[in-house]
Amino acid sequence: MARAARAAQGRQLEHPGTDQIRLEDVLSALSDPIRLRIVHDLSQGHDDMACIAFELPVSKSTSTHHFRVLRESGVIRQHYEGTSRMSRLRTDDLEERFPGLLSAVLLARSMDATVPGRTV
Amino acid sequence: MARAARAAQGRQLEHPGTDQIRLEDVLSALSDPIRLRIVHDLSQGHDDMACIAFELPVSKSTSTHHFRVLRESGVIRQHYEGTSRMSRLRTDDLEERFPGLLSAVLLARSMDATVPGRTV
DNA sequence: GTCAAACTACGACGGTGTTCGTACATTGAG
DNA sequence: CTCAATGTACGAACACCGTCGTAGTTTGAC
Repeated sequence: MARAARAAQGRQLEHPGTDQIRLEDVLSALSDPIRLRIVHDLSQGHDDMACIAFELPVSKSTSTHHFRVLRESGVIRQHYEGTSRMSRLRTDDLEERFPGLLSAVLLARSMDATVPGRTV
Repeated sequence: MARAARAAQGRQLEHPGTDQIRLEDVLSALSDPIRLRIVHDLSQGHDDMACIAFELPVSKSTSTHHFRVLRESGVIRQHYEGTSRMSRLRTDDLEERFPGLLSAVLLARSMDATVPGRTV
């Protein structure tokens, strides 16, 4: 990309406002095992991790896809830091929008013995 | 069907045991607006309703499909009563398996103004 | 037995989701 | 500048999901 265009766009990322987060999008985002694992890892003190640090069992393209689904559904917030894209849970926003939902899902995942591949 | 076979099968319906309910199946089942509406209606004192009583904006075949997804994921329990198939929420089973999850989802739906078609 | 009501099974269709490889963009280090 | 690291965009392949119509099953009423 040309230098002017680079400076102009500044690598912005689209996020829904807290009010725009839709329940069905959140539930759909969380119904995938890989995305559920990402959310779990983020909740376990691994906030602000680069995508590559998750060591997911999928290709880089697929990883990008899952992070985008989580971001566009309002579950995570992402920002650039050098060549890396850092991710963190939108814990407070979700608590305001859908009280108790995220914690219930995370508790549920910890109780579900059928979910493999814990990283913590 | 022959009379003998009818008596033999007795119109059984498959349900997962409480221990077999999987989080991802539940979240996936609840991420559809029509199924979310069914669950909401069932939670609003409309327990033990026949499928047709929901007046869903889809065909009967599609309705059957959605009720089966809810049943096979462990969200509802169904039993025959005459020609009707009665449905009820597995509230206690879900609370035991994934504490707080169902109530959080129902609360979230009531807070989500983007969800149309409330029947109550 | 006959008939209507409630529901299912099946196949089909279009849309969407997940996955990947390849090519490209951006950044920071040397 | 060059290069490696990180990640994206794009298209393709494949499977799955939601929807429907049609035909059939089961039940209860007559």
